[in-house]
Amino acid sequence: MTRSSDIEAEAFGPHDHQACRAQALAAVEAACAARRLRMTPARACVLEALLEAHRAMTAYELLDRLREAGLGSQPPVAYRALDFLVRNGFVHRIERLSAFVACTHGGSEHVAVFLICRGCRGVAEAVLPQLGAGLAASAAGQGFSVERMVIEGEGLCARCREAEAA
Amino acid sequence: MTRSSDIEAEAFGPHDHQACRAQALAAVEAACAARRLRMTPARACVLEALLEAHRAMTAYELLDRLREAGLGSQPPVAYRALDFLVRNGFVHRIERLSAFVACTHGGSEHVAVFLICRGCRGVAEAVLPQLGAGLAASAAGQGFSVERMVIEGEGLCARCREAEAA
DNA sequence: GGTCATATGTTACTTTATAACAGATCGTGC
DNA sequence: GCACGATCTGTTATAAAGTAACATATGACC
Repeated sequence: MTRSSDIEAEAFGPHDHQACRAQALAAVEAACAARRLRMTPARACVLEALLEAHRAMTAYELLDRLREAGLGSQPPVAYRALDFLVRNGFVHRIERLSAFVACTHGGSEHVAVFLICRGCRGVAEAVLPQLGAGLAASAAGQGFSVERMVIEGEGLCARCREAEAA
Repeated sequence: MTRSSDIEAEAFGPHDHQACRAQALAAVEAACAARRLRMTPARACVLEALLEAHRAMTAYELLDRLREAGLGSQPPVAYRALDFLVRNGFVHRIERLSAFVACTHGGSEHVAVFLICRGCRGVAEAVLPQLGAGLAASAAGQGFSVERMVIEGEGLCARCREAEAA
């Protein structure tokens, strides 16, 4: 387990991807069991594709996977699976990309910060509890109740910056 | 001039809208003069519609205004005007809504925080310099260079929360 | 007044997302 | 076991958001 109080860009560096995938999958399975959620074939297919890719994928890219797996070929199939996964905190929607990425922080509710590389489309997720809380409190002081927070930084990861310079 | 180190939800409360509009317009005009930018009829129409509405509007809503004004009826007309206004910091894109809102902080580059009311679609903008800088620095520590930062809180303003409770 | 950069007009198209409704399946209580 | 309500799936159709490409026009500057 890495520190989560600072931004980690592991997604952009070498890491034990097999392990991070297995761990995320186990966390989701445990959450489904605990909360009586149904991890159906279509939902599992979408989640696995995202864990495998470790980058943001669009609904239509995911629909291709579903089609290949014989699990449906129309947009609502993908959007419904994504809706379930996002609602339950297993996947995050990246607004900036109109795309989706698997959550690497275990599925409970949390405010996440995303670093999005415009080169490789990789996405690093960090959880900065004090940040979300501070913003929500500041907004509440004005009578505004924040229900959802989107924090996304777009730029270049170290590798892509080198590649672009070359 | 209000404090900009904390979130202001003026957009959701009573304020001198006429003055805030005029002030924003003057700032944009000054910036155009200083930077040799061309404020053409289509661009002005879009900006004025946004200043007038004081809420997020989609590209197609703005295109309707352009059409009414006889300034074009095809999507690229609206998108080009918006591209100019966003590039120059006069308008912000609200990712969460795929929509646009006039900037209330004078057009220079800045990291803005938006509070988006899902009831009335009103948008309050705040500038929290230390926040953007902190995030960028944290990311830079990981070799990631942030070029653009998106911070959006979605929820309910005081008025809409009351209306919903009723 | 030529010319280069910028802005406009238009056609056609891609990508992203949802509404609506019929049918299948699951879990629960009897 | 089976009726039931809730949830999930399959499908058609369409809405909404955004862009590529190319021709034409306008402005700024020498």
